[in-house]
Amino acid sequence: MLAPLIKKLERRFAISKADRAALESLEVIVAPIRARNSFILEGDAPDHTHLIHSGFACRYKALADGTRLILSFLIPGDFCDLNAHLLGSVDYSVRTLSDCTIIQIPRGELNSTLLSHPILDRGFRWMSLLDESILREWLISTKCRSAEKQVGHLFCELLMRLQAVGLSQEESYDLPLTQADIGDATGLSTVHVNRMLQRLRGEKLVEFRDKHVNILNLKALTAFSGFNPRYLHLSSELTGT
Amino acid sequence: MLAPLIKKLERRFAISKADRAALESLEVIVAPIRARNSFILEGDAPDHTHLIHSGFACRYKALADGTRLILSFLIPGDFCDLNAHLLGSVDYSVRTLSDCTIIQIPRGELNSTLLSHPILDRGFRWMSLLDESILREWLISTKCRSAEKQVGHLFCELLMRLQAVGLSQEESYDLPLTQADIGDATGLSTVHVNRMLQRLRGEKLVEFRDKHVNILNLKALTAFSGFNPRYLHLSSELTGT
DNA sequence: CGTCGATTTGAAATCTATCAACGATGGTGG
DNA sequence: CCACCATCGTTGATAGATTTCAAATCGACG
Repeated sequence: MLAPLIKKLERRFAISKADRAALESLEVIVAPIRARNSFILEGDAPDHTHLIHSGFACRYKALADGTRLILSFLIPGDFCDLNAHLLGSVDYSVRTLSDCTIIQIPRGELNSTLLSHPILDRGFRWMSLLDESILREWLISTKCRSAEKQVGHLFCELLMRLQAVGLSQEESYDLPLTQADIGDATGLSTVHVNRMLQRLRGEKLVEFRDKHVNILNLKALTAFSGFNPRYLHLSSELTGT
Repeated sequence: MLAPLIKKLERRFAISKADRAALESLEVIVAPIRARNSFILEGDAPDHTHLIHSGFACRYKALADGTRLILSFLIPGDFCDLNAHLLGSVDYSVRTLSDCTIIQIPRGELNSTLLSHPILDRGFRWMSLLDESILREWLISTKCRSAEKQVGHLFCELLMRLQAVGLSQEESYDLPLTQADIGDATGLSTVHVNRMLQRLRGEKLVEFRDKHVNILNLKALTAFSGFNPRYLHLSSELTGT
């Protein structure tokens, strides 16, 4: 059940059989949720932690003027609200983009597992920092990259992240988003997203059609969009205390 | 020595005498650093944690094309690289904006203090999440707010953060930045920052002159720039596990 | 068949960047 | 004390990117 999560952790940490067993023995609730459903709202203080098992979701904030801004995409193996308990409540909302199955893990149980399994604790902190690192890169994207590069960069990031949980083919992957979703995530208007997609397609860099991304020339695309995978910290752990 | 840090923590947590004593007994190194000095570089793996004692600094990334993008402002009481050890190395650089004094705390010593003082551990995690929360708000700013609102929003945020460590007067504070710095932080050109400052001044919302911010009408400014202090999580801890 | 959501296209409006230049300031060295 | 230089703030004009508005097309689905 926790396969994507474990897969992600194993890429970077030496997870022992005991660690894995501890995770697998957690008493979780598995819930299917339909697409476009906000299952965590800003201000909530959930007593369960939510983990994506399948499907795509996003963190977002709804602004006063009705704009919805996507703060991060959540893919299988990602936690929605890992640290909510520390801040008291979440300051963003979470909603599904496609049909999803969400795993709910009781807060208290998870905490005690982490207490007795330091590697897991470390891994979970690492995931939280990864979120932050991605956030920083998005900030850079919106500020410094042209609309076209921004969209290209996003496709690169998603490829790497989906690879890490085994959800990509060679250089293509399913992406159940609309162009409007990409607009919400990049801060571009839907119309402009459309034009940028056409341009990227015309330049034989990426195609995004029928909810499927097909990267035609990965090398050229990463070069063009200034994508440097370092910020995803996906390589195995070499240093550290 | 650690006054700003303790002040910040106390606003939200019940810090006991023992906790405070533990912090104060840390063997720290105090270093004065001149303005505009990068003392942590992307890729570094410092064995000390850096805490701002006085002055202004920033996290930033230098891009290939020479652009410098500020990811966050660091004020007294803020850590520069609290979690660097978990990721192995920092993925951003840190530099002073004004003359600063920086406190260096040995990583290992800090860790053991946190292990024996759960409230502090909690507080430190909270600070790290706060960083992330501010990052999210910046992302929203650059994507959804006009240049003028963005600058106004920044002044609101800094007021609140400086208040939390006792570094503001009524509704004004010293801010040792140039207009170019504000540009690097907001992703606007220096020229445009200048015009926005003039406009904000003309509308009797804020003045920024001689390294000093004077908020003329806080209520109007927060309303105008869509500032909601919730994301700073500064109120005292009411909920939580 | 009609409808709804998603994608596509075109034209105009708006915002922000860029380029270039100027004034003010403060510090430095002669 | 003055000349010089560098940095910062200011102003104007122009160019480019992106948004907004409006409308057409397309496909899926009841």
